Amino acid sequence: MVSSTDIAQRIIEAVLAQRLAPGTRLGEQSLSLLFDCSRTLVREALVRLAARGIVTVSSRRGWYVVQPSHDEAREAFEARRVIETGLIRSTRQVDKDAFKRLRQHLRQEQAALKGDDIGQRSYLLGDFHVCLAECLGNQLLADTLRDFTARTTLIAMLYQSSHDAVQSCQDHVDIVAALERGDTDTAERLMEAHIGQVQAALRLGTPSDPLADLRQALAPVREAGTTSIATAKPRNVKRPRSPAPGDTYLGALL
Amino acid sequence: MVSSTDIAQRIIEAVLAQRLAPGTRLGEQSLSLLFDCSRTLVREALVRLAARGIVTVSSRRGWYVVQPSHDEAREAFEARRVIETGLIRSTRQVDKDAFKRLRQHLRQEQAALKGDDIGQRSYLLGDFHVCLAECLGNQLLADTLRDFTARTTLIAMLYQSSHDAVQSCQDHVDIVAALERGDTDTAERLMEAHIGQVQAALRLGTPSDPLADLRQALAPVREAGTTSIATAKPRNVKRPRSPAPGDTYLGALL
DNA sequence: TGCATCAATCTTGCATACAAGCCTTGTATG
DNA sequence: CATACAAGGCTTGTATGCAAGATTGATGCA
Repeated sequence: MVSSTDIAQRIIEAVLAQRLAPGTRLGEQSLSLLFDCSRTLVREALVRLAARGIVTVSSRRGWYVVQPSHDEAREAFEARRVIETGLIRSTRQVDKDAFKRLRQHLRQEQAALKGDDIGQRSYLLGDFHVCLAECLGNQLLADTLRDFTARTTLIAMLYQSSHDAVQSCQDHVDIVAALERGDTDTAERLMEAHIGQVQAALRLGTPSDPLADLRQALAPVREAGTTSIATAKPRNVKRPRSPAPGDTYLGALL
Repeated sequence: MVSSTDIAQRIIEAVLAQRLAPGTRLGEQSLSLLFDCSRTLVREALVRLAARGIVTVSSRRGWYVVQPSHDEAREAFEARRVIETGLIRSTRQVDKDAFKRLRQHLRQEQAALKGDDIGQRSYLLGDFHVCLAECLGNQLLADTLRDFTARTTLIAMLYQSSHDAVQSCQDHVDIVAALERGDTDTAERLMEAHIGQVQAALRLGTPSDPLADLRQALAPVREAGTTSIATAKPRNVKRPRSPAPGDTYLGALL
């Protein structure tokens, strides 16, 4: 028996693991079939996720994973910077068990870096920040940060981040180390730099191309010396329907 | 025709105006009658508010305005402090129109202080912080702050804040003044102090008494020199049903 | 061929019906 | 007098049905 909470959680986990791309269509019926429940529960989950800024609904057209604009991307990163550095700054003392948990988390990250599960890697790198907020003793901000992290993950997907996972993990290690020796000033500075790097890795110049898959799939056979007109941007697309190549997103939730 | 958004907004506005007390029961049927719509819409609004931490649902018992615990209260104030000071700190330049809007808001606050509408006063004092976040250019944090402000408003009601509205308004004026002359350091410090004062005004010693209304209503006629036993605390009450004196909360939303 | 119109289909929006659990209260019993 | 227990009402939880809007694809026409 699934609850709407389960559904919402599965969706947000899929986002954090980059298994759900921004702009993906989330049909109520598809989901109700997938989770073997009525549309009511699915709808409830989607409404909840909409309130958290993860999905949006276009009236009588469908539900979609959000595609943050440039401005929204800027706001999301600024928000994370404000919250995470502020949380570190206002931190007085950190529990010993908290460090245990953080170190455990770092080990998981490092293990994931050796593995080949990109989703797991992405999930853990994002979850670090939530975990840190919890360890710093503020569940409310941790929850908020989970949503914001999901947002920045979507932004990274949308704007084709060239962000380096190994470097990120190293940043995390350094931050925890600084905290552990009580050097919150350094920790704060490192966090600021870390988030800045993630943000800087975005290719904000290239506004997402929702037709990328399609264009690539339909690209003509390359002939030497010819620049295919098919790789040119489409003239004008208003609110393009999600490309969703074959509804393969269903599997992303399982 | 009402939408679930309208309902949610009305409820959150009522909270910000202190017209809905923490612990107030929000029956689906009552609300559907009040807004002349089906339970579906009401439910959708409540689910959304639950995701924002304003109401909670107790399985098959009912929906209630949240009653934050001591710990949650601490977290809420810390969260606000982190976000609001951080936002000021990270501010580089503020639009000229923004100051216009802020000054306008301050005038409204001052007008409300002269009037006798406590609700309006409370609403405006809280809304200042949301307004400020918007003026500092981050809608995402502004929205987040609206929820947190609603939370702290509930906390203030629950823990019988002795907080001084005039002083608060003066704080706001000072903060805007500091910002306007570009002194963000001072602005940040003032904001920190301001939130600290609001928090300090709480009577955290007295955990709310959900039977207060009832006890007062049923208090015996005062006779000189007698200390009525009826004013003594009840021996033991587990999970007292919301006192909701006569469902008068309905009017709070209109 | 190019374009406008229209029917078919799919999607969400909303209301309603019914099921299931909790709380209250009335009653009996030690 | 206190406790145990059962019935009934009230509230939410979930599913389903139907309406309305949007998109698509077909058709007719210039």
